[in-house]
Amino acid sequence: MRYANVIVDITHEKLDKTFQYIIPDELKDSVYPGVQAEVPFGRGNRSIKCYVVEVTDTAEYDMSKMKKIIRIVPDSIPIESQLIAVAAWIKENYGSTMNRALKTVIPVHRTIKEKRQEYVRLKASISETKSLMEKYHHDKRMSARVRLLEELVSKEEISMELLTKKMGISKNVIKSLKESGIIDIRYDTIYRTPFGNPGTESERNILSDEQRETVSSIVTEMDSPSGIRTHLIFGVTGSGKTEVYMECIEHVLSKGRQVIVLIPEIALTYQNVTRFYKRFGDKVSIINSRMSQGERYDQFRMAKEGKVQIMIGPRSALFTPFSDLGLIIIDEEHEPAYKSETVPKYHARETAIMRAGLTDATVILGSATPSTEAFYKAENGEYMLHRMDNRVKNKPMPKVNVVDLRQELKEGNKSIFSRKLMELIKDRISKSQQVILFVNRRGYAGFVSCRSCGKPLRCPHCDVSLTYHKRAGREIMSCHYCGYQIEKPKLCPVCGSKYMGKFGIGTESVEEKISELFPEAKVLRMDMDTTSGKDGHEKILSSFANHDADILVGTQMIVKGHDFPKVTLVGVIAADLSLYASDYRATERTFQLLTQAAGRAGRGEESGEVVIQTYSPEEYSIVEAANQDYDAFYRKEISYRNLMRYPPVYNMAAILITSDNEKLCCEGAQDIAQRIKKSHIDGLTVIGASEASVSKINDIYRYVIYIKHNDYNALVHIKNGVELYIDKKVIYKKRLTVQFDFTPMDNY
DNA sequence: AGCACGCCGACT
DNA sequence: GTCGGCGTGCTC
Repeated sequence: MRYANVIVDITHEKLDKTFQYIIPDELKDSVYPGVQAEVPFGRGNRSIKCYVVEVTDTAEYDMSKMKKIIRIVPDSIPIESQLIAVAAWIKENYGSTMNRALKTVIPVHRTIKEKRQEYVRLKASISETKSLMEKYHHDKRMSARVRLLEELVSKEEISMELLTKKMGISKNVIKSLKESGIIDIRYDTIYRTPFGNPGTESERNILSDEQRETVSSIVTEMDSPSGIRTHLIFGVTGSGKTEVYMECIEHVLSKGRQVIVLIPEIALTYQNVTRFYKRFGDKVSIINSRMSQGERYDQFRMAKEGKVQIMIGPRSALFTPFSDLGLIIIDEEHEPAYKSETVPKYHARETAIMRAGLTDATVILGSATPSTEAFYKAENGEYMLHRMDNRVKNKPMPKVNVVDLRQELKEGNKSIFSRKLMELIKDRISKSQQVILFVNRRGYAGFVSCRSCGKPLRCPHCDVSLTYHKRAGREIMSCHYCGYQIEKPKLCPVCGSKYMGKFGIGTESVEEKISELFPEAKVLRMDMDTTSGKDGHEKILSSFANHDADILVGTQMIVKGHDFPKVTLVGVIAADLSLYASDYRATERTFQLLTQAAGRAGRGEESGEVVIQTYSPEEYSIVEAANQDYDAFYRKEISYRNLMRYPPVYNMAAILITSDNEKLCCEGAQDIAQRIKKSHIDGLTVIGASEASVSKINDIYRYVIYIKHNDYNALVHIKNGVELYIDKKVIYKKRLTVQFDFTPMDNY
């Protein structure tokens, strides 16, 4: 017997899951993932449209209650089937349930069908209504009607939500009153254009030789039926990649096809997006993560209806339902934001290439510091590599100074700022130029520990130290993993000592110290704490761009593609902080951050200078970032990855096993690791199971197994085996959660 | 979303 | 006893 898992075409949270139906014999050849079908649904067995999502031999539901598919909706392979294929691929290659995969791929379809506000208003005249109310007044059965009508007499119009959720009036009441012609429902549909009205003229710059060459070789490949479909543009900051993108977009649009442009959320600023608006006018639409579900849906619908041809957005914009997608551009391809942090942990780069394959579309990756993955594939000829080495207006690269902080200390400088950096800041302020100070650290100031017993303050639910924040004058300790918060205790909870000390450098302490040292300078700080508001990002960036402040102190987020022409000095406070992260990507990330930070200096008329402060000036990521030499860095990094059997040379997946039961978690993880080892797959490395480096989050215990192989499909094969094994063992199925993370971005 | 079931007040 | 409004719960 064959069964079909379907998702019904009714928009309601409670129906946002798959239902299983029997495939009747006569339909067994025509039911497959992606087709639309009709099924009997609910008590009344009314006929409902649905999407077939999976076909399987296993009944996951009580057979006796299972119904049969009525029929296949004829000639219906709409755009969604492409996206279902993408979801199926994500499920297979990254580990997830089909349901979850589908939700990431077709999110809006499933949650809010349309941002359609409904309003209830009176249809009958006031006097009619009043007499009706009089009639119902003493009848307790009619209480709900009286309540509703009373409200309508005074209010004229009430939103549906208010009625059903707050006033306790059920849909039944509204329905029957509507049928008897007493009330009326008004719908309004709102399209939103988040950036207002775009300009319509197409602004065009004259391309440099290098840009023109890149465009023409990409276009040639596009037009050749057997051409290479994935391109990597390795272009230094300021080499004008965006112009190349726009030329390629133009070409694709002229063929009547559509384009998706992915930009990391953090770089999705007004400045970046306006360029596209100016060139392509109202063909462009934008998605950002701050939009509501409804707003996103509007954007997707406009794409589906062919009202826009270019969608710009973060990772999730990849799933824009264009029917004839011709090009996907991934800007800043190396950004970790392109990897999903939640299950399914898909990577936008690989998924884009997969989706592009469905419509024979082209993918263009662009970066000044390509990910080792992309560069490796480009070197192997899988992608076509395009180098753009020249800065457009022939601006010189900034001068980079590396300062050894150990030496500073030896010579008696205990401050967090080296003498070189101090001297240069002073100089820039006197010339009324701007300075960026970059604190290379995720999060904020460090942890707090007891000076007497040495114990740091820890989260009671997670295996991590709490981090220190200052909010509205209050000192708060919070956990980054579960959100646990307490006021900073006066006494050590372990030994009772009153000497609790703060450690580590954060944006806050840098801001404090710099204000002390340069009281005349205006300082702005940009980190998670100061950008929480709606346009927090944009506000701080534009205020700095207006020269409202002389010095900007911030984390990662300040180094992402924003032009500040007056910035002529970039200081990296402690370059090696990100090196201490224990994962294999730490070096790569450090190199990328430093290179990008350096790229912020001297974007205007004046040339720039960079100071990198570090405790390990001999580290190759720091040396090569200072030399601005990607190729040298790549060669060293790739030989390390090869030696350690890490991606991209080898493929790797993490299997994360979690449970609220510590013993079961440990034993289950060991058991699974044993099973994998016993499978005797040639060339497979299994590491663990061992306790995750963060061994507990929110009172859930965590174990991890790493598997490595040179063939990705071998890992997929193991994943499928493990899934099957878990599924069979009842106790595992009930008490363990197993997640897969292919090519993980960080350590577990 | 939309249907049916069961509860309960009002009317015959 | 029966009719009908109203809230609730479930849908493979």
